[in-house]
Amino acid sequence: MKRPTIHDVAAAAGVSRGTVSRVLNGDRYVSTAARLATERAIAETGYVVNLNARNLVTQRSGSVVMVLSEPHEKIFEDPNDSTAIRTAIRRLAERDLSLVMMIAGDAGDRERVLRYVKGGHADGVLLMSTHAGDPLVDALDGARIPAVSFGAVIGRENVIPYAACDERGGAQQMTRYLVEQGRKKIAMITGPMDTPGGIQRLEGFADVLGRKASKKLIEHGDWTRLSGESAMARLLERSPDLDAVFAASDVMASGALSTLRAAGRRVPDDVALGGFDDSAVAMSTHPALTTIRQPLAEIAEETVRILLDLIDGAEHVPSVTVPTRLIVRDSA
Amino acid sequence: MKRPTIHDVAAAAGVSRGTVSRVLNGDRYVSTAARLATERAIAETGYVVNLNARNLVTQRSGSVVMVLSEPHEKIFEDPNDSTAIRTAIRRLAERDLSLVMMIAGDAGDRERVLRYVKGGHADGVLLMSTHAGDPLVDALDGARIPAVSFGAVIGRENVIPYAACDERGGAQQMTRYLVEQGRKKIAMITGPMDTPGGIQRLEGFADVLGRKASKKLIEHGDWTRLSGESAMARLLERSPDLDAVFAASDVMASGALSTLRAAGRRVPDDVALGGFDDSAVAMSTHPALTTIRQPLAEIAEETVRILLDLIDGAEHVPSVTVPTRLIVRDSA
DNA sequence: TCGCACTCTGTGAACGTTCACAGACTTCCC
DNA sequence: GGGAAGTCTGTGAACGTTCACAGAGTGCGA
Repeated sequence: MKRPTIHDVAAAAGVSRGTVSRVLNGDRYVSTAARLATERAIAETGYVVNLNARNLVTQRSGSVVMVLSEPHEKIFEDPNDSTAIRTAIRRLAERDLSLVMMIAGDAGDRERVLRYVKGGHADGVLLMSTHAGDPLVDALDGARIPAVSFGAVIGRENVIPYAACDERGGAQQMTRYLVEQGRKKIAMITGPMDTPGGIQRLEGFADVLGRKASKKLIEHGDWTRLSGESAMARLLERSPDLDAVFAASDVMASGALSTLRAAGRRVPDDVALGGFDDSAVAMSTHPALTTIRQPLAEIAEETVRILLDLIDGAEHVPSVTVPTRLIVRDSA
Repeated sequence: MKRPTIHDVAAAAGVSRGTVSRVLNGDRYVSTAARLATERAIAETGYVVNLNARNLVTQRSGSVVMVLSEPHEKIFEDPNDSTAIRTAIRRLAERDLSLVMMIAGDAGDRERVLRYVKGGHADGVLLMSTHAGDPLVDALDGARIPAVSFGAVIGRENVIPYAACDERGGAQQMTRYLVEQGRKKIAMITGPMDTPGGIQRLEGFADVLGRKASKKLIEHGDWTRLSGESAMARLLERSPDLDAVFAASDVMASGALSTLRAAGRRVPDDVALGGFDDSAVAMSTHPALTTIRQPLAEIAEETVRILLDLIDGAEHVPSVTVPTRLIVRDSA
């Protein structure tokens, strides 16, 4: 009735506990006869190792915690993000690590996460959409716990390694494309200026436009559709003659699109519109959005790889940025 | 240097290991003096209980696994789904249970999940978008492991309790609304017929239309945008005079919208279009989609509650369906 | 033939808890 | 004053592993 233990397997196989353990952990120095016998016994008894017992003695936890920062603006925003999570689960599973999800919203949550991790219940931490100035970051660093961020943590780029898309380069791609299309007065709707996407996509925009990027043509949004709508309205009021807009996310672009339509502007004829992310909404607007694709699966792969390297004892693992791609559709 | 154990706390507080344990677990029969002393010692030493040791003796795992079925069509499809996950994490955390994510794609994955769970590494299982006929379901049931599904598991409604929206009722709401708007020839684009949303939304549609729901006006999609496009094209070819379409998801509705536009039909003037889910795309199309809102947060709450009841030893916990709401926008 | 290196196996101890038990000390009632 | 009931505390054993060690067997070269 009870779950079989290593002793039961040993008895069934006619070997000792130690030999079973060796088979389980793939040690060398176990005879083929003994190996076969234990393997059969394991199958017969339906034995599964007790992770609590194992981790108790090995002093490892066998799990990695993924910390979701709250408010939780970007992550999970579109189907691609599920790719990110799935990738993480898969890669971790290959190493027999399980993924535990935690939320870091208020100070209490952060305290909980920190206790959990410092308590040795996780071998590493995967940070998602962590905000600039989040105290968890320094706490993790101070406790010398392997941590990686999915996307850079503003102000702590050298503390927590990360994998991210080339935000700046992507923004350059889009801006350059708009220029090439003959657009003369190009505006931008940025993300919040405490996120890498907010800051670096604006930088890329400015890189290409140089001094032509006047402050008048820049408005800030908060990644939401609504903020895209209102930012577009402000831009239109201030510069009615603009002929292109680069929104730092597809969702904001879709908001901008509504405002443009309401103002009687045709897209792309009167105003060209570019987005960023290549999320699901990019295909559902009319016209479909010309945008910048982030290779999220690849970013996720790299994030996990960095964490595993860190867990394996690497002292310092460099961050990674992967290139983006311009996806031309109908809006620009 | 090493992490403090219960012995260190006991020594620091001048009490015994047993007393510290009692304080930790909130037993009665511990004097205030002893309690205060241990609490101070815990704070001083920065002690955190070792879950492996605790779970080893208590024979519990302290975690719940969320099984994501692959291919992973619907879940995570829109921001609302992050609400579902977050809700689960939160409620579980209140009970000191952590959420472990696993994927059940191929047989190997399922084997892994089963071993993990049967090995006692999880106190319960949360099934996400599990398919009809998934062998994991019966395996879980056979092993008498507490399991709940987020949304019904077709064919196993009486085996695995679930929380879901009232799929059928929601479809009735939408269909009734279209009828009330004076639409005479109403078509439907369903989801896959091995999912509850596929089957039950069609049932609701048929409930309202009765014998007026001819086979000619029904097409099947697979939840994707593309399938919505092509299903719409087939409907249009067969019944060019249709004046309304109910798509079983917003994403498919957005595909249908493209096809309608390409065919020169105005929405809602010529053809009214209804969606389902009230996902992010519903707001980003033009016109914005009239749709049926699923209260995902509430569904998630109920799902977790059922699981906790089961874990607490309840024999049989009834499934829950929560009502949907018609959200009228511009497309119908 | 001896000794050394290599392969293989079993065993005791440890990991850090909880739980059951036993014992000590109060309080209170008869 | 004695006993019962209630409160509080410490201790040994157990949970199921891994690890280090010791010892036994085998093969091979000097």
